[in-house]
Amino acid sequence: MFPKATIARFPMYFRVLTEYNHQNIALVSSEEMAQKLGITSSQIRKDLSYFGSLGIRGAGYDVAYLLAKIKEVLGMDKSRRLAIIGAGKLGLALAGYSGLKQHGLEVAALFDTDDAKWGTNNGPLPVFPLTELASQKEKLGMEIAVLTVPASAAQPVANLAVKAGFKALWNFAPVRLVVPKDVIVQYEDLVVGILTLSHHLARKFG
Amino acid sequence: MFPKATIARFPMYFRVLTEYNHQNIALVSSEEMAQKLGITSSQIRKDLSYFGSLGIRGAGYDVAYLLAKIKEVLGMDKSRRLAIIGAGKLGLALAGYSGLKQHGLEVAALFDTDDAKWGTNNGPLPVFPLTELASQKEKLGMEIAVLTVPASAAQPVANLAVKAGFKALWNFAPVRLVVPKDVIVQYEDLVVGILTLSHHLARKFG
DNA sequence: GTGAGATTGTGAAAATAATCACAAGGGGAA
DNA sequence: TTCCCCTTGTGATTATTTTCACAATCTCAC
Repeated sequence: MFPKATIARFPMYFRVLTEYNHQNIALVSSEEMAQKLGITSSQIRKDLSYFGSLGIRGAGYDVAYLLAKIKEVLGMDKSRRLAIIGAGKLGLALAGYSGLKQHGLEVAALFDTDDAKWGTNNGPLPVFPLTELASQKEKLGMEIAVLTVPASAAQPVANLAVKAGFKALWNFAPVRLVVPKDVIVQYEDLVVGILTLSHHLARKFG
Repeated sequence: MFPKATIARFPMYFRVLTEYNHQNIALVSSEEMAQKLGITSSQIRKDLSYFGSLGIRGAGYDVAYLLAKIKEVLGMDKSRRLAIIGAGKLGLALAGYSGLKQHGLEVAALFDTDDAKWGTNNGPLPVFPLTELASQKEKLGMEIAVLTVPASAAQPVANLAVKAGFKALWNFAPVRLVVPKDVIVQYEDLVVGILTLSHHLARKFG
């Protein structure tokens, strides 16, 4: 339905529209958004045109309406609960990251194999033994498993998550996971960004 | 010189080649890498062809040689030092992230405005007052500023970093920064990944 | 040295994405 | 209402990226 490149930009639109909404701005033009986002206005109009005709010629886009549409397509019209597997530094940082909650993504629990981490010592969220993944998934209604474990543990942990019934994995380990094809994996690799930066730096200044 | 889409894949190649190198694998075919990375072999060959002809027909690619080439183009042939600005959870998680050091990226110091965080209490790395950014940059030879501050602080902090002489910023705040055009900014937005995942989840299961 | 088998490197074709340019409306003032 | 200004929506064009298909050529076994 939507081109891939367009889908990749929806989160960006979501973010900026949420901001306008907070500021009680009712109408916004493609040109305004474009400046804020550093892309072209025609690209924005083209992207939004896949929804059909939802702007107002001569005026712009209704922020609340457009936001609702984008929320819908991003599946943010209902909130989703996450399980973070791996209560290391990254896992805890994500658990405490306010940006998630702001977007309707609620971390419900963490899991770890290390018994020293179990309990509620590490902050407001409970850390459960990894063996409880399946039972807590049911109890807490979690849909997305976040993998913040070492690379070597990623595949076995993914297997557990799949067995527990998770259909969506957000994987921070730099490993390609083998999963059944009805399971969606989103890869996140922090090193990619900085290596890209390093490339541009080297190219420009040596 | 290299197409953008190709550059975006270099970090991935870098990663997998490093792994082969560790395993003392001397030769690798495009097909092997393709399977590991989940892309097509012809795409790999096309990407690598921009270097000129560096494979061995009938055999594959020399891992060490190819890795050296990719390191060079990624600017990883020398190590680079980072300054993390914002010693919150994310900043500390990044500071302790071993993946950076493994790729020749060394966090030299953290900076924060909060005097409660100053010193060396938070781990092996010192946290300096933000006012010392410029002087420590010189002393420690840092090139890349990592912005792990709240969105509202990102622009002023970026201004400080630019004034201190940083030419490369790795920005985790969901804000487009205004900087002189000889300064490179790499944006990192953790929410994009999970929103994309949420989109696919909604599309598939509702 | 020779032949069989493997894998690269690369033009050409196809697919995807971005940009352009402007007609089609809508808003608002008088 | 009418006119002018503004911004959308979109075909057409251009640019970029991916895939295809196979000749070129290297390795290895004997």
